[in-house]
Amino acid sequence: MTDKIYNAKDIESKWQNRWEETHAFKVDEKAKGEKYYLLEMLPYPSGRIHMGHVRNYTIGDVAARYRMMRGVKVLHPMGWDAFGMPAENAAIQRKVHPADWTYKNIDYMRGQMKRLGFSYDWEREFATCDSSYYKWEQLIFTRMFEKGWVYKKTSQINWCPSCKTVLANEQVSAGCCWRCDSGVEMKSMSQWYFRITDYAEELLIDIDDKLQGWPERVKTMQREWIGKSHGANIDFPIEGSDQKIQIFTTRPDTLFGVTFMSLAWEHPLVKEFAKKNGKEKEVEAFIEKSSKIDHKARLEDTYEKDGVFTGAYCLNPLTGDKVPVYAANFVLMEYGTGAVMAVPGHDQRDFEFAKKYNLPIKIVIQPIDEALDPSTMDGAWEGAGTMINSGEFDGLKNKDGIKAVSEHLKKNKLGGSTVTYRLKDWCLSRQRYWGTPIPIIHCDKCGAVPVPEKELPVELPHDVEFTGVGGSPLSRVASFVDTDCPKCGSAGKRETDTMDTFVESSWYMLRYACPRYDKAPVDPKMMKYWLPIDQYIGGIEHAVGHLIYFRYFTKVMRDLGMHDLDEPCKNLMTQGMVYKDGAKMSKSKGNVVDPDDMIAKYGADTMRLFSLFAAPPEKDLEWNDKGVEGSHRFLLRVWRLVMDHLDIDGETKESPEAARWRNKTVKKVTEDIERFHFNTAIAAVMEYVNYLYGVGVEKIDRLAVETLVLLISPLAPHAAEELWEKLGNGESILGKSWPTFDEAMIASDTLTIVVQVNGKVRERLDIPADMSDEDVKQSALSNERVISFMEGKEPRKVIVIPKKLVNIVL
RNA sequence: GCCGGAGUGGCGGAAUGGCAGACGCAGCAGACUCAAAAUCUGCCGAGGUUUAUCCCUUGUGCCGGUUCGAGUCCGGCCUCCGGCACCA
Repeated sequence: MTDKIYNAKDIESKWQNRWEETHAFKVDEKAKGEKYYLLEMLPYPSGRIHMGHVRNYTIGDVAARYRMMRGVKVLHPMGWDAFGMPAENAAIQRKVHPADWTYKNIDYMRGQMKRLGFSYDWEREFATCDSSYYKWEQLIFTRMFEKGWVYKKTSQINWCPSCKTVLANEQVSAGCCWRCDSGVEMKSMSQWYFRITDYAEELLIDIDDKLQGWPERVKTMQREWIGKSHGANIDFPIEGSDQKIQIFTTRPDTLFGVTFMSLAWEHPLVKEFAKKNGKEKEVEAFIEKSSKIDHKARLEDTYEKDGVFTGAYCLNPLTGDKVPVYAANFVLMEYGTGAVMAVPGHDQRDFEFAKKYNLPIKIVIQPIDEALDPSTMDGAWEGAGTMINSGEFDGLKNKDGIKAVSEHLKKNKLGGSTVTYRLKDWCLSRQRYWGTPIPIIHCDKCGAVPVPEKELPVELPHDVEFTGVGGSPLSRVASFVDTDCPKCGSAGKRETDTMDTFVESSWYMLRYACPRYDKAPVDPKMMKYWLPIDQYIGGIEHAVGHLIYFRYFTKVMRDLGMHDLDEPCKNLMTQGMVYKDGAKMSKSKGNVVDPDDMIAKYGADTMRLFSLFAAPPEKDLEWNDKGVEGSHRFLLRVWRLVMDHLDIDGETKESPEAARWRNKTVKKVTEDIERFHFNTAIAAVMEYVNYLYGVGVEKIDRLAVETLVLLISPLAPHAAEELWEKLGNGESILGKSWPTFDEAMIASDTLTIVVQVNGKVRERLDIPADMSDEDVKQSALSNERVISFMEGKEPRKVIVIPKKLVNIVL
């Protein structure tokens, strides 16, 4: 009987077709039941699905199918994060148009996903490179522009020489480009920025208030990335001028210990001072040298710390002391005010700098049990202590001094408490073709003018030459560039940079609530219905990039009046990476396992089972070909067991033991799926199968077999559907409800109690479940083996844990 | 340097403070077979003692502590992984 053989290929395509024909995963807001929005991070359509995708999407699929079986309305969409560099590189190298390359990849990968049996509502699919999608992104941009939430400025920026485009801070990892790993250079360029720093405080506060369902690890990373620090701004008057230098410090208590001032080389006052004081030559040389320190060298600390005297002096606002102003290469223009008051007695960097340039060291914080002497110190004292040499503040604990000095400054209009964030504005422009065009027209008279809504989308022109050199490809397309100013009608030029692709993924989760809505980016009604995301699943690598951006965009769109949601996602799960032979799968290492090969060899269900069983979702997974075979073997075991029982009638002849096993297994699998412990859920089903084989073929009833099939259906949906049908059930298993369990039936008549003597297990007693604790204690104490281990001693204490254990302490 | 997370058999991994190693992989032995594969059964941390399938000791990175009882809680280290890092 060929029918008895498990033929994954035929079964899987049969059910995939069936699901498609019946629109099995189409979700209808009008149907009954509670809603659940399950989203996995979109893939980039690189050409083929890889094992990381398989794992990510299988985890999501189990969660989705399980809830569907519980009668929950699950919104489970899929689409494509489709703009990006690889498409453009393909165009440069192989003369394929990025659009053709991308849509072809999408078609192939959609097919792969269907062959994996994922329960997506394909009717909601979109690609972010569809102009019907990015049109709305352009609208959001213009609205932000009108509010002043996006702006253009010239500054030092990360530049990837290989990708030939600028990068956001979040796209630089260890000084290298996130995409191609080239060393990132610093360049001064005029770029577009989102004013994300305006939201720094809300992004920070909401981590604690609204992200209870997020992993602590991700939340910590976001807090650090935002990097709030409390301190004070202090104005230092410049000698012989009305100007002031404003500095930021977290240690206003050390203000009396300032002996010099350090400015970043880019600080506007540096050149001014040099000119005024005839120091241009030295300062220019210093700027030239400092500007060459790239991101990587800064991180690795491979450059020498140095500085140059600018010739200027400023005055300590409290003491009136005259202090020299230096430019120093370790001061960052992007943090605080780009200027630092130097306190060598109490800051290690300033200490080293002072030693190198022979600057005075002044002690203003005295530790409790040690007298500091500037002439013998070999490092700064950065710890706590009592303020000295600080005028009216002498004697204060320095912790109190921070507040006291700040208040004093404020009262005298010399500065005051402030907070600073490490988070910087998001540089969004890219000098590439394959991205959303920035909808701005530059006009000589009107400046930067947003494209009016009725003219959106600004579509990417198709006929473009891809050379890989010479700036934005769009800048060479005259028919795109030349246009009229929407405001005054005179000749204008279109912006030719495109948006960072992280912009598309910053709001797609909202669009899925209403993917075809044509009046605005989102339909507030549908948004209110589906959002926030109940469960989001993706890689940990997006902890500070995408996962901050999509929170930011949600808040921006809220403040533009498009909806009223504060946070896009309630629960986040970050899955581990897939490894093989101890290394991340990659073509260059030659350790890639292709999902297509696995489907051809074992079928999708086997691959799904293995990727769920081999490790808990949040941990890294080591691919193991033998393990895959083990998962396949398990599926065959289930298949055979069910096939041997197709004809059993519905009469229940379930023994108490069989009932216990069934209820226990349902309970365990249900609870484990709820908490994403799929590996132990599968282990529980395996145990159940082992039990059923153990009791013998003739003793198994229909209830057991059907329960088994239902339990595996979120995990191995194709095999489950086929077995369900073969068992004579007409409708799809999808319409069938998840099995329930009865706690009372899990309880057994007898229990095994562990008896310990001095904490060591010495005996196991089988007792009736309803035996009293006192009786349990007595039967333990009268047990022969137990007595022999008591060595004739009287127990000092006997601990009885009901239904579990007796510990006799001698 | 700072902040997280982890460390359990040959391997992946299980264990609300209560029998450490579920389940699987690999391995070993056996059954079936002419044989092999598949399948099924048993064993499978280390050491010792018996070799009856009994039993004992020891064992969850290291050192202490709390507890009748610690893989689990607390303190101090070590190692690995991740994040941040001249942030004033």
